[in-house]
Amino acid sequence: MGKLREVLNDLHGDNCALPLALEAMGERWSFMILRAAFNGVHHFEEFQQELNIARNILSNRLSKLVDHGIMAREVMAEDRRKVRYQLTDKGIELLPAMIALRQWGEKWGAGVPSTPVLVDARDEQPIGPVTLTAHDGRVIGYKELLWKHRSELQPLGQARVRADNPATPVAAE
Amino acid sequence: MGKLREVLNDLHGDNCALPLALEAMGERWSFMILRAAFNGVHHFEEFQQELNIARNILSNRLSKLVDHGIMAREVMAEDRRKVRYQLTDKGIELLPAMIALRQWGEKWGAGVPSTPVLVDARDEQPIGPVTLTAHDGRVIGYKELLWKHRSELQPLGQARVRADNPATPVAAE
DNA sequence: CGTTTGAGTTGCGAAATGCAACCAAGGCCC
DNA sequence: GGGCCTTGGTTGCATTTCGCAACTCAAACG
Repeated sequence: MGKLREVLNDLHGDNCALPLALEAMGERWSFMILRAAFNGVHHFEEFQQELNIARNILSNRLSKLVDHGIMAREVMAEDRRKVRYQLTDKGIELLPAMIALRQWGEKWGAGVPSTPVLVDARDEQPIGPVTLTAHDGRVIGYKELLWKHRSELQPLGQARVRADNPATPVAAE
Repeated sequence: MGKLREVLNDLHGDNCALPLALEAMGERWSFMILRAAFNGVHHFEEFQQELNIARNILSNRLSKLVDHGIMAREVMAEDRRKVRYQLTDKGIELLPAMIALRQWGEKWGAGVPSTPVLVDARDEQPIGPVTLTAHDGRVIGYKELLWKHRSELQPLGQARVRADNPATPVAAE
């Protein structure tokens, strides 16, 4: 009983980075813009025509992405009308999240085959599914996972097996 | 909202399941509700109080999540006032996307240590970062990746065999 | 010069969101 | 069976965001 309460308190308190991520990427067109950026789109008019998004919304979204450090805005030297929007490292690191979403949509949507596809440059084979992994890289399924409060974490190397099964909300089924 | 769906069709001949995923999860509170659900929240009032979301919006979001097959709605037998919202398999498979987002927020946000943390049930060690992997499970960085159209994919001299984890359903990508 | 192009802004109606109050069926208690 | 609480909503209305079309404005082009 106390366990669930704790978790709920943590939920209410702001110790989750998810709202932070959603503040940057939770708006309607943010992920679509990001996807276009990953596909080599760099300019306002390109985004606009590719996504068919309202110009004022695009303007606003791009500004916010820049504000959040996800894209960099640079007025081009050789033609100062042009502005180049470029993914930053921070933006590039959203790729796993985006691909995870896309793969989920692909699996559960109406069999839409997404294009283009991300491939390993080495052998040009498509990448595998985005999964959760243990600290050693083993793929872990949902049923092998528990939610733990930070204070309950064990130092590495001490594999502790509990006899009592703590009421972890997520372990159900 | 039909707007994003339209984009599916006229994306310069490109298709992508991302809009499909965003149609289900792209709205304001969807990921927060999902997170609460993963943390053991099952009832309307629990969601409402923990997320501090307007009741009509919560009602609408839960309905949509149910419509999209992400959550199941069940009137409880022992107390028929109560309704239990439960993640479906489809909903559970959003976990990698959600964790990827959260880890990104954790890394790039103001050092927020998220709690609770997902741990491997075996050794109670926190899970690793969500990454992109080659078809054989090797972790791949962004610079080792290429975007390829489906038509350009190597017919594949060496047969691509998924000898790795059969526990995780293979999403085509 | 005038024209075109790139990257936006402005104005306005439509839709989504948030807030507070209200509602109604089911259970609880005597 | 009649009050009264609980649970899971709905309704009405104000505020915010979205989408569309038209407009601006500086920089290049010719």
